[in-house]
Amino acid sequence: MGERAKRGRRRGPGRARSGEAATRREEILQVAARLFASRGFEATSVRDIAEAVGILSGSLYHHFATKEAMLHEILRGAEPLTRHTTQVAGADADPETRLAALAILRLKTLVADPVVFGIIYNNRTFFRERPEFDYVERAKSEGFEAVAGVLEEGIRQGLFRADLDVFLTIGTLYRLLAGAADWFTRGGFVRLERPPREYSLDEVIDYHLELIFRLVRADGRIDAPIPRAEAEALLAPLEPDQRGAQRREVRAAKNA
Amino acid sequence: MGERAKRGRRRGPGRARSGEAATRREEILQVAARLFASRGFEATSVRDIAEAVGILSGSLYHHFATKEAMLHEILRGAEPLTRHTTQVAGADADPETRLAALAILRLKTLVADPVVFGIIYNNRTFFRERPEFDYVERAKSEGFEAVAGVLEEGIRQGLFRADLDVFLTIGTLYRLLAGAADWFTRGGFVRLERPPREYSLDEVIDYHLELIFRLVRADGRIDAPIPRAEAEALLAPLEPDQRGAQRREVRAAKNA
DNA sequence: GTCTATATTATGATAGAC
DNA sequence: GTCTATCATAATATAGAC
Repeated sequence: MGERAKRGRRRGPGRARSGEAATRREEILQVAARLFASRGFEATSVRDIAEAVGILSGSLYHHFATKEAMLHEILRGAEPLTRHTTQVAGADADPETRLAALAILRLKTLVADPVVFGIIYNNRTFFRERPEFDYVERAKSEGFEAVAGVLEEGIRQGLFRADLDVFLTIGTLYRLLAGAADWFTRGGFVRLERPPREYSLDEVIDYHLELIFRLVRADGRIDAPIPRAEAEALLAPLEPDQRGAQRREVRAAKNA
Repeated sequence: MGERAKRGRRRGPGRARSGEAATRREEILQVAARLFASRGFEATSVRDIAEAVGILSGSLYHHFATKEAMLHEILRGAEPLTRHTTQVAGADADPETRLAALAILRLKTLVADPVVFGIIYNNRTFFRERPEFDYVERAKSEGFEAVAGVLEEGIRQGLFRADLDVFLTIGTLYRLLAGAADWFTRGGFVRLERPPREYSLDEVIDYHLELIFRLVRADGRIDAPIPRAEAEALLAPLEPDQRGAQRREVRAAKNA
Protein backbone atom coordinates (compact mmCIF):
# COMPACT_ATOMS: atom_id res chain seq x y z
CA MET A 1 0.00 0.00 0.00
CA GLY A 2 0.96 3.61 0.35
CA GLU A 3 3.72 3.17 2.79
CA ARG A 4 6.22 1.95 0.29
CA ALA A 5 5.75 4.87 -2.02
CA LYS A 6 7.46 7.16 0.42
CA ARG A 7 10.78 5.48 0.00
CA GLY A 8 11.74 7.63 -2.93
CA ARG A 9 12.11 10.77 -0.84
CA ARG A 10 15.47 10.21 0.67
CA ARG A 11 16.21 13.44 2.37
CA GLY A 12 14.69 16.79 2.81
CA PRO A 13 16.66 19.88 1.99
CA GLY A 14 17.98 20.53 5.45
CA ARG A 15 19.43 17.54 7.20
CA ALA A 16 21.56 18.70 10.06
CA ARG A 17 23.58 16.36 12.09
CA SER A 18 21.05 14.49 13.99
CA GLY A 19 18.53 16.71 12.40
CA GLU A 20 15.24 16.41 10.75
CA ALA A 21 14.55 13.28 8.85
CA ALA A 22 12.07 13.44 6.05
CA THR A 23 10.48 10.12 6.80
CA ARG A 24 10.13 7.83 9.75
CA ARG A 25 12.30 5.37 7.96
CA GLU A 26 15.06 7.93 7.64
CA GLU A 27 14.75 8.97 11.20
CA ILE A 28 15.28 5.41 12.28
CA LEU A 29 18.27 5.11 9.99
CA GLN A 30 19.85 8.20 11.46
CA VAL A 31 19.39 7.00 14.99
CA ALA A 32 20.71 3.56 14.11
CA ALA A 33 23.66 5.06 12.28
CA ARG A 34 24.66 7.12 15.27
CA LEU A 35 24.55 4.08 17.49
CA PHE A 36 26.47 1.95 15.01
CA ALA A 37 29.11 4.63 14.77
CA SER A 38 29.61 5.11 18.46
CA ARG A 39 29.17 1.60 19.83
CA GLY A 40 29.85 -0.50 16.79
CA PHE A 41 27.37 -2.40 14.70
CA GLU A 42 27.54 -5.66 16.56
CA ALA A 43 27.46 -4.06 19.96
CA THR A 44 24.27 -2.22 19.07
CA SER A 45 21.13 -4.23 19.63
CA VAL A 46 17.87 -3.83 17.81
CA ARG A 47 16.35 -2.90 21.11
CA ASP A 48 18.91 -0.12 21.59
CA ILE A 49 17.83 1.35 18.30
CA ALA A 50 14.14 1.01 19.03
CA GLU A 51 14.55 2.59 22.43
CA ALA A 52 16.49 5.51 21.00
CA VAL A 53 13.77 6.03 18.42
CA GLY A 54 11.08 5.72 21.01
CA ILE A 55 9.31 2.61 19.80
CA LEU A 56 9.48 -1.08 20.56
CA SER A 57 11.93 -3.39 18.92
CA GLY A 58 9.35 -5.36 17.03
CA SER A 59 8.12 -2.22 15.34
CA LEU A 60 11.45 -1.72 13.62
CA TYR A 61 10.74 -4.73 11.51
CA HIS A 62 7.89 -2.90 9.91
CA HIS A 63 10.52 -0.64 8.33
CA PHE A 64 13.49 -2.94 7.81
CA ALA A 65 13.82 -6.60 7.20
CA THR A 66 16.93 -7.04 9.35
CA LYS A 67 19.49 -5.10 11.32
CA GLU A 68 21.98 -5.72 8.53
CA ALA A 69 19.62 -4.19 6.01
CA MET A 70 19.74 -0.97 7.98
CA LEU A 71 23.51 -0.98 7.83
CA HIS A 72 23.56 -1.59 4.10
CA GLU A 73 21.28 1.35 3.56
CA ILE A 74 23.30 3.62 5.82
CA LEU A 75 26.48 2.73 3.98
CA ARG A 76 25.10 4.07 0.74
CA GLY A 77 25.89 7.46 2.18
CA ALA A 78 29.56 6.76 1.48
CA GLU A 79 29.11 6.37 -2.26
CA PRO A 80 29.61 10.00 -3.23
CA LEU A 81 33.14 10.02 -1.85
CA THR A 82 34.24 7.25 -4.16
CA ARG A 83 32.56 8.89 -7.13
CA HIS A 84 34.06 12.28 -6.37
CA THR A 85 37.49 10.83 -5.79
CA THR A 86 37.52 9.31 -9.25
CA GLN A 87 36.23 12.55 -10.74
CA VAL A 88 38.83 14.73 -9.08
CA ALA A 89 41.68 12.34 -9.80
CA GLY A 90 40.82 12.52 -13.48
CA ALA A 91 40.17 16.24 -13.59
CA ASP A 92 41.99 18.67 -15.82
CA ALA A 93 44.53 20.18 -13.46
CA ASP A 94 48.13 19.68 -12.47
CA PRO A 95 48.91 16.80 -10.10
CA GLU A 96 49.58 19.08 -7.15
CA THR A 97 46.21 20.71 -7.41
CA ARG A 98 44.50 17.37 -7.81
CA LEU A 99 46.36 15.90 -4.87
CA ALA A 100 45.41 18.83 -2.67
CA ALA A 101 41.83 18.60 -3.88
CA LEU A 102 41.71 14.90 -3.12
CA ALA A 103 42.97 15.47 0.40
CA ILE A 104 40.54 18.30 1.03
CA LEU A 105 37.68 16.33 -0.47
CA ARG A 106 38.45 13.39 1.72
CA LEU A 107 38.84 15.35 4.91
CA LYS A 108 35.77 17.47 4.32
CA THR A 109 33.66 14.51 3.37
CA LEU A 110 34.70 12.42 6.35
CA VAL A 111 34.06 15.32 8.65
CA ALA A 112 30.80 16.23 6.97
CA ASP A 113 29.39 12.78 7.51
CA PRO A 114 31.15 11.51 10.59
CA VAL A 115 28.48 9.00 11.34
CA VAL A 116 28.72 7.06 8.10
CA PHE A 117 32.48 7.22 7.89
CA GLY A 118 32.81 6.56 11.57
CA ILE A 119 30.90 3.34 11.01
CA ILE A 120 33.19 2.40 8.15
CA TYR A 121 36.29 3.24 10.11
CA ASN A 122 35.32 1.67 13.39
CA ASN A 123 33.85 -1.52 12.03
CA ARG A 124 36.44 -2.28 9.42
CA THR A 125 37.35 -5.68 10.78
CA PHE A 126 33.68 -6.57 10.68
CA PHE A 127 33.36 -5.45 7.08
CA ARG A 128 36.48 -7.28 6.09
CA GLU A 129 35.26 -10.64 7.21
CA ARG A 130 31.71 -10.34 5.92
CA PRO A 131 31.47 -11.01 2.20
CA GLU A 132 28.09 -9.26 2.04
CA PHE A 133 29.91 -6.04 2.86
CA ASP A 134 32.93 -6.35 0.67
CA TYR A 135 31.74 -3.46 -1.45
CA VAL A 136 33.00 -1.26 1.35
CA GLU A 137 36.58 -2.40 0.74
CA ARG A 138 36.14 -2.34 -2.98
CA ALA A 139 35.06 1.28 -2.93
CA LYS A 140 38.11 2.13 -0.92
CA SER A 141 40.53 0.44 -3.28
CA GLU A 142 38.87 2.11 -6.25
CA GLY A 143 39.72 5.49 -4.81
CA PHE A 144 43.13 4.24 -3.85
CA GLU A 145 44.02 3.42 -7.44
CA ALA A 146 42.77 6.76 -8.65
CA VAL A 147 44.98 8.63 -6.22
CA ALA A 148 47.93 6.45 -7.20
CA GLY A 149 47.57 7.70 -10.75
CA VAL A 150 47.82 11.30 -9.60
CA LEU A 151 50.94 10.64 -7.55
CA GLU A 152 52.59 8.80 -10.41
CA GLU A 153 51.86 11.62 -12.79
CA GLY A 154 53.35 14.10 -10.35
CA ILE A 155 56.48 12.01 -10.10
CA ARG A 156 56.82 11.83 -13.88
CA GLN A 157 56.50 15.57 -14.10
CA GLY A 158 59.20 16.09 -11.51
CA LEU A 159 56.81 17.72 -9.07
CA PHE A 160 57.02 14.91 -6.56
CA ARG A 161 60.04 13.03 -5.31
CA ALA A 162 61.27 10.37 -7.65
CA ASP A 163 61.94 8.06 -4.72
CA LEU A 164 58.43 8.40 -3.36
CA ASP A 165 56.82 5.09 -2.53
CA VAL A 166 53.39 5.60 -4.04
CA PHE A 167 51.74 2.70 -2.35
CA LEU A 168 53.07 3.42 1.12
CA THR A 169 52.23 7.07 0.70
CA ILE A 170 48.62 6.63 -0.28
CA GLY A 171 48.07 4.14 2.48
CA THR A 172 49.58 6.62 4.88
CA LEU A 173 47.48 9.48 3.58
CA TYR A 174 44.29 7.49 3.87
CA ARG A 175 45.03 6.46 7.43
CA LEU A 176 46.19 9.94 8.27
CA LEU A 177 43.05 11.60 7.01
CA ALA A 178 40.74 8.99 8.45
CA GLY A 179 42.41 9.42 11.81
CA ALA A 180 42.31 13.18 11.57
CA ALA A 181 38.64 13.23 10.71
CA ASP A 182 37.88 10.80 13.49
CA TRP A 183 39.73 12.96 15.96
CA PHE A 184 38.31 16.22 14.70
CA THR A 185 34.76 15.03 14.59
CA ARG A 186 34.55 13.22 17.82
CA GLY A 187 36.99 15.32 19.68
CA GLY A 188 39.21 13.71 22.12
CA PHE A 189 40.97 10.58 22.63
CA VAL A 190 43.30 11.88 25.21
CA ARG A 191 42.60 13.91 28.30
CA LEU A 192 45.50 16.25 28.75
CA GLU A 193 46.75 18.29 31.62
CA ARG A 194 47.12 21.32 29.41
CA PRO A 195 44.06 21.12 27.24
CA PRO A 196 44.86 22.52 23.82
CA ARG A 197 42.95 25.21 22.07
CA GLU A 198 40.24 24.38 19.60
CA TYR A 199 40.88 23.99 15.90
CA SER A 200 38.76 24.91 12.93
CA LEU A 201 38.43 22.52 10.05
CA ASP A 202 40.21 25.09 7.96
CA GLU A 203 43.28 24.94 10.15
CA VAL A 204 43.22 21.18 10.19
CA ILE A 205 43.05 21.12 6.41
CA ASP A 206 45.97 23.51 6.13
CA TYR A 207 48.00 21.51 8.57
CA HIS A 208 47.48 18.31 6.64
CA LEU A 209 48.09 19.87 3.25
CA GLU A 210 51.38 21.13 4.51
CA LEU A 211 52.26 17.73 5.90
CA ILE A 212 51.33 16.02 2.67
CA PHE A 213 53.26 18.42 0.47
CA ARG A 214 56.33 18.28 2.67
CA LEU A 215 56.22 14.54 2.37
CA VAL A 216 55.60 14.35 -1.32
CA ARG A 217 57.33 17.22 -3.04
CA ALA A 218 60.62 16.98 -4.84
CA ASP A 219 63.62 18.57 -3.18
CA GLY A 220 63.74 22.30 -3.56
CA ARG A 221 60.02 22.62 -4.11
CA ILE A 222 59.12 22.48 -0.45
CA ASP A 223 58.54 26.20 -0.14
CA ALA A 224 56.37 26.50 -3.22
CA PRO A 225 52.87 27.69 -2.40
CA ILE A 226 50.28 25.02 -1.75
CA PRO A 227 47.49 25.34 -4.32
CA ARG A 228 44.68 25.25 -1.87
CA ALA A 229 42.46 27.79 -3.61
CA GLU A 230 42.89 26.04 -6.93
CA ALA A 231 42.08 22.76 -5.25
CA GLU A 232 38.92 24.16 -3.73
CA ALA A 233 37.95 25.44 -7.15
CA LEU A 234 38.30 21.93 -8.50
CA LEU A 235 35.91 20.71 -5.85
CA ALA A 236 33.34 23.44 -6.33
CA PRO A 237 31.46 21.85 -9.23
CA LEU A 238 30.93 18.59 -7.36
CA GLU A 239 27.40 17.87 -6.30
CA PRO A 240 26.98 19.18 -2.79
CA ASP A 241 27.57 16.02 -0.91
CA GLN A 242 25.88 15.57 2.37
CA ARG A 243 23.66 18.59 2.35
CA GLY A 244 23.60 20.48 5.54
CA ALA A 245 26.85 18.96 6.58
CA GLN A 246 28.96 21.75 5.17
CA ARG A 247 27.54 24.10 7.73
CA ARG A 248 29.60 22.54 10.38
CA GLU A 249 32.79 23.66 8.74
CA VAL A 250 33.95 25.54 11.72
CA ARG A 251 33.69 22.77 14.17
CA ALA A 252 36.27 22.40 16.81
CA ALA A 253 37.93 19.71 18.77
CA LYS A 254 39.01 19.83 22.34
CA ASN A 255 41.29 16.90 22.68
CA ALA A 256 43.60 14.65 20.75
CA MET B 1 37.94 -40.64 31.40
CA GLY B 2 38.77 -41.06 27.77
CA GLU B 3 35.91 -39.13 26.39
CA ARG B 4 36.44 -35.85 28.13
CA ALA B 5 40.17 -35.95 28.32
CA LYS B 6 40.32 -35.36 24.61
CA ARG B 7 38.62 -32.05 24.74
CA GLY B 8 41.00 -30.45 27.09
CA ARG B 9 44.05 -31.18 25.03
CA ARG B 10 43.26 -29.27 21.94
CA ARG B 11 46.81 -28.20 21.32
CA GLY B 12 50.10 -29.68 22.13
CA PRO B 13 52.99 -27.81 23.58
CA GLY B 14 53.72 -26.05 20.30
CA ARG B 15 50.86 -23.67 20.09
CA ALA B 16 50.69 -21.85 16.82
CA ARG B 17 50.73 -18.19 16.47
CA SER B 18 51.66 -16.17 19.43
CA GLY B 19 53.96 -18.27 21.36
CA GLU B 20 54.02 -20.55 24.30
CA ALA B 21 51.97 -19.74 27.32
CA ALA B 22 53.48 -20.70 30.62
CA THR B 23 50.21 -21.48 32.33
CA ARG B 24 46.73 -22.47 31.35
CA ARG B 25 45.58 -19.09 32.49
CA GLU B 26 48.00 -17.38 30.17
CA GLU B 27 47.04 -19.60 27.32
CA ILE B 28 43.42 -18.61 27.74
CA LEU B 29 44.40 -14.97 27.92
CA GLN B 30 46.33 -15.22 24.68
CA VAL B 31 43.46 -16.86 22.88
CA ALA B 32 40.99 -14.34 24.25
CA ALA B 33 43.27 -11.46 23.34
CA ARG B 34 43.51 -12.61 19.76
CA LEU B 35 39.74 -12.79 19.51
CA PHE B 36 39.26 -9.42 21.17
CA ALA B 37 41.73 -7.89 18.77
CA SER B 38 40.23 -9.29 15.62
CA ARG B 39 36.51 -9.23 16.38
CA GLY B 40 36.31 -6.66 19.09
CA PHE B 41 35.73 -7.22 22.76
CA GLU B 42 31.98 -6.94 22.72
CA ALA B 43 31.58 -9.03 19.61
CA THR B 44 33.56 -11.86 21.18
CA SER B 45 31.50 -14.17 23.34
CA VAL B 46 32.73 -16.20 26.26
CA ARG B 47 31.75 -19.25 24.25
CA ASP B 48 33.95 -18.14 21.37
CA ILE B 49 36.89 -18.01 23.72
CA ALA B 50 36.13 -21.32 25.35
CA GLU B 51 35.71 -22.98 22.00
CA ALA B 52 38.99 -21.59 20.74
CA VAL B 53 40.73 -22.83 23.86
CA GLY B 54 39.08 -26.19 23.59
CA ILE B 55 37.00 -26.20 26.76
CA LEU B 56 33.45 -25.31 27.66
CA SER B 57 32.38 -21.83 28.48
CA GLY B 58 31.60 -22.54 32.09
CA SER B 59 35.14 -23.75 32.67
CA LEU B 60 36.55 -20.33 31.89
CA TYR B 61 35.05 -19.07 35.10
CA HIS B 62 37.39 -21.27 37.03
CA HIS B 63 40.18 -19.02 35.78
CA PHE B 64 38.54 -15.63 35.50
CA ALA B 65 35.70 -13.96 37.30
CA THR B 66 34.28 -12.20 34.26
CA LYS B 67 34.99 -11.52 30.63
CA GLU B 68 35.96 -7.98 31.55
CA ALA B 69 38.52 -9.29 34.02
CA MET B 70 40.26 -11.04 31.15
CA LEU B 71 40.40 -7.81 29.23
CA HIS B 72 41.83 -5.90 32.17
CA GLU B 73 44.56 -8.45 32.54
CA ILE B 74 45.37 -8.44 28.84
CA LEU B 75 45.64 -4.67 28.83
CA ARG B 76 48.45 -4.78 31.35
CA GLY B 77 50.59 -5.78 28.42
CA ALA B 78 50.46 -2.19 27.26
CA GLU B 79 52.08 -0.77 30.38
CA PRO B 80 55.70 -1.04 29.23
CA LEU B 81 55.08 1.32 26.34
CA THR B 82 53.98 4.11 28.63
CA ARG B 83 56.90 3.51 30.95
CA HIS B 84 59.40 3.40 28.12
CA THR B 85 57.96 6.48 26.50
CA THR B 86 58.52 8.49 29.65
CA GLN B 87 62.01 7.09 30.00
CA VAL B 88 63.05 7.89 26.46
CA ALA B 89 61.47 11.33 26.50
CA GLY B 90 63.56 12.18 29.53
CA ALA B 91 66.75 10.56 28.32
CA ASP B 92 70.04 12.35 27.89
CA ALA B 93 70.10 13.01 24.16
CA ASP B 94 69.23 15.78 21.77
CA PRO B 95 65.55 16.26 20.91
CA GLU B 96 65.93 14.84 17.41
CA THR B 97 67.37 11.61 18.68
CA ARG B 98 64.72 11.35 21.35
CA LEU B 99 61.95 12.06 18.88
CA ALA B 100 63.25 9.41 16.52
CA ALA B 101 63.61 6.99 19.40
CA LEU B 102 60.07 7.65 20.54
CA ALA B 103 58.72 7.00 17.07
CA ILE B 104 60.73 3.81 16.67
CA LEU B 105 59.81 2.65 20.14
CA ARG B 106 56.17 3.21 19.45
CA LEU B 107 56.14 1.55 16.06
CA LYS B 108 58.20 -1.42 17.20
CA THR B 109 56.15 -1.90 20.31
CA LEU B 110 52.83 -1.72 18.52
CA VAL B 111 54.07 -4.16 15.93
CA ALA B 112 55.67 -6.43 18.49
CA ASP B 113 52.43 -6.82 20.36
CA PRO B 114 49.78 -6.34 17.74
CA VAL B 115 47.20 -8.17 19.74
CA VAL B 116 47.24 -5.94 22.79
CA PHE B 117 47.57 -2.73 20.84
CA GLY B 118 45.10 -3.92 18.28
CA ILE B 119 42.61 -4.29 21.10
CA ILE B 120 43.35 -0.80 22.34
CA TYR B 121 43.11 0.69 18.88
CA ASN B 122 40.05 -1.15 17.69
CA ASN B 123 38.00 -0.83 20.84
CA ARG B 124 38.80 2.76 21.65
CA THR B 125 35.20 3.94 21.63
CA PHE B 126 34.42 1.16 24.07
CA PHE B 127 37.24 2.18 26.38
CA ARG B 128 36.26 5.78 26.18
CA GLU B 129 32.78 5.27 27.47
CA ARG B 130 33.62 2.77 30.19
CA PRO B 131 34.99 4.42 33.30
CA GLU B 132 36.47 1.11 34.48
CA PHE B 133 38.83 1.33 31.54
CA ASP B 134 39.81 4.95 31.64
CA TYR B 135 43.34 4.02 32.63
CA VAL B 136 43.80 3.17 28.96
CA GLU B 137 43.25 6.79 28.00
CA ARG B 138 45.24 8.06 30.90
CA ALA B 139 48.26 6.03 29.90
CA LYS B 140 48.02 7.46 26.44
CA SER B 141 47.89 11.05 27.59
CA GLU B 142 50.82 10.47 29.91
CA GLY B 143 52.96 9.51 26.95
CA PHE B 144 51.47 12.36 25.00
CA GLU B 145 52.69 14.94 27.47
CA ALA B 146 56.14 13.42 27.55
CA VAL B 147 56.48 13.66 23.79
CA ALA B 148 55.22 17.23 23.88
CA GLY B 149 58.17 18.13 26.08
CA VAL B 150 60.60 16.76 23.54
CA LEU B 151 59.03 18.68 20.69
CA GLU B 152 59.03 21.89 22.67
CA GLU B 153 62.66 21.49 23.54
CA GLY B 154 63.49 20.91 19.89
CA ILE B 155 61.66 24.08 18.96
CA ARG B 156 63.51 26.10 21.58
CA GLN B 157 66.81 24.80 20.27
CA GLY B 158 65.92 25.77 16.73
CA LEU B 159 65.95 22.20 15.51
CA PHE B 160 62.24 22.09 14.84
CA ARG B 161 60.06 24.66 13.17
CA ALA B 162 59.07 27.54 15.37
CA ASP B 163 55.58 27.51 13.90
CA LEU B 164 55.06 23.83 14.65
CA ASP B 165 51.78 23.11 16.38
CA VAL B 166 52.95 20.73 19.07
CA PHE B 167 49.55 19.47 20.02
CA LEU B 168 48.35 18.85 16.50
CA THR B 169 51.64 17.21 15.61
CA ILE B 170 51.72 14.71 18.45
CA GLY B 171 48.13 13.77 17.85
CA THR B 172 48.97 13.26 14.21
CA LEU B 173 52.04 11.19 15.02
CA TYR B 174 50.14 8.98 17.40
CA ARG B 175 47.39 8.34 14.89
CA LEU B 176 49.90 7.90 12.11
CA LEU B 177 51.92 5.30 13.97
CA ALA B 178 48.90 3.49 15.31
CA GLY B 179 47.51 3.28 11.80
CA ALA B 180 50.81 2.18 10.35
CA ALA B 181 51.25 -0.55 12.92
CA ASP B 182 47.70 -1.70 12.39
CA TRP B 183 48.24 -1.87 8.67
CA PHE B 184 51.64 -3.49 8.89
CA THR B 185 50.63 -6.09 11.38
CA ARG B 186 47.36 -7.15 9.98
CA GLY B 187 48.22 -6.59 6.39
CA GLY B 188 45.57 -5.38 4.14
CA PHE B 189 42.67 -3.17 4.18
CA VAL B 190 42.46 -2.68 0.52
CA ARG B 191 42.47 -5.21 -2.24
CA LEU B 192 44.30 -3.65 -5.12
CA GLU B 193 44.52 -4.45 -8.77
CA ARG B 194 48.27 -4.08 -8.69
CA PRO B 195 49.19 -5.66 -5.41
CA PRO B 196 52.18 -3.89 -3.92
CA ARG B 197 55.35 -5.53 -2.82
CA GLU B 198 55.92 -6.46 0.77
CA TYR B 199 57.58 -4.17 3.26
CA SER B 200 59.92 -4.93 6.11
CA LEU B 201 59.45 -3.21 9.42
CA ASP B 202 62.76 -1.56 8.81
CA GLU B 203 61.52 0.11 5.68
CA VAL B 204 58.33 1.18 7.36
CA ILE B 205 60.30 2.72 10.19
CA ASP B 206 62.53 4.60 7.76
CA TYR B 207 59.55 5.83 5.83
CA HIS B 208 57.88 7.21 8.91
CA LEU B 209 61.01 8.74 10.34
CA GLU B 210 61.47 10.59 7.12
CA LEU B 211 57.88 11.74 7.15
CA ILE B 212 58.14 12.89 10.74
CA PHE B 213 61.38 14.78 10.24
CA ARG B 214 60.16 16.44 7.08
CA LEU B 215 57.15 17.59 9.00
CA VAL B 216 58.95 18.76 12.07
CA ARG B 217 62.33 20.12 11.13
CA ALA B 218 63.15 23.77 10.76
CA ASP B 219 63.67 25.08 7.25
CA GLY B 220 67.05 24.23 5.82
CA ARG B 221 67.51 21.24 8.07
CA ILE B 222 65.44 18.91 5.97
CA ASP B 223 68.38 17.17 4.40
CA ALA B 224 70.23 16.60 7.65
CA PRO B 225 70.73 12.94 8.41
CA ILE B 226 68.09 11.26 10.50
CA PRO B 227 69.65 9.94 13.70
CA ARG B 228 68.23 6.50 13.49
CA ALA B 229 71.26 4.65 14.79
CA GLU B 230 71.56 7.01 17.74
CA ALA B 231 67.87 6.55 18.41
CA GLU B 232 68.17 2.79 18.38
CA ALA B 233 71.05 3.09 20.79
CA LEU B 234 68.81 5.03 23.14
CA LEU B 235 66.33 2.20 23.04
CA ALA B 236 68.82 -0.59 23.54
CA PRO B 237 68.96 -0.45 27.34
CA LEU B 238 65.20 -0.74 27.71
CA GLU B 239 63.93 -3.97 29.17
CA PRO B 240 63.07 -6.33 26.35
CA ASP B 241 59.39 -5.79 26.08
CA GLN B 242 56.99 -8.56 25.20
CA ARG B 243 59.08 -11.68 25.28
CA GLY B 244 59.13 -13.52 22.02
CA ALA B 245 57.53 -10.63 20.23
CA GLN B 246 60.78 -9.19 18.98
CA ARG B 247 61.32 -12.21 16.84
CA ARG B 248 58.74 -11.09 14.40
CA GLU B 249 60.66 -7.99 13.51
CA VAL B 250 60.85 -8.68 9.86
CA ARG B 251 57.22 -9.20 9.22
CA ALA B 252 55.68 -8.10 6.02
CA ALA B 253 52.41 -6.76 4.82
CA LYS B 254 50.67 -7.38 1.56
CA ASN B 255 48.04 -4.74 1.38
CA ALA B 256 47.16 -1.29 2.52
C1' DG C 1 40.81 -28.03 35.87
C1' DT C 2 37.07 -29.48 33.37
C1' DC C 3 32.53 -31.25 32.98
C1' DT C 4 27.24 -31.24 33.33
C1' DA C 5 23.50 -28.74 34.06
C1' DT C 6 21.11 -24.68 34.61
C1' DA C 7 19.66 -19.89 35.87
C1' DT C 8 18.91 -15.48 33.92
C1' DT C 9 18.85 -12.05 30.80
C1' DA C 10 19.42 -10.31 26.14
C1' DT C 11 19.30 -11.06 21.40
C1' DG C 12 17.28 -10.96 16.41
C1' DA C 13 13.10 -11.77 14.56
C1' DT C 14 7.84 -12.94 13.76
C1' DA C 15 2.49 -12.86 14.06
C1' DG C 16 -1.39 -10.63 14.62
C1' DA C 17 -4.35 -7.07 17.09
C1' DC C 18 -5.31 -2.14 16.91
C1' DG D 1 2.97 2.51 12.06
C1' DT D 2 2.98 0.82 16.51
C1' DC D 3 1.90 -2.39 20.18
C1' DT D 4 1.43 -6.92 22.55
C1' DA D 5 3.07 -11.16 22.89
C1' DT D 6 6.13 -14.56 21.82
C1' DC D 7 9.83 -17.68 19.83
C1' DA D 8 14.31 -19.56 19.39
C1' DT D 9 18.75 -18.77 20.25
C1' DA D 10 22.74 -16.90 22.36
C1' DA D 11 24.65 -14.33 26.02
C1' DT D 12 27.11 -14.07 30.83
C1' DA D 13 27.48 -16.46 34.73
C1' DT D 14 26.86 -20.10 38.65
C1' DA D 15 26.76 -24.71 41.36
C1' DG D 16 28.29 -28.86 42.14
C1' DA D 17 29.94 -33.52 40.42
C1' DC D 18 34.23 -35.80 38.97
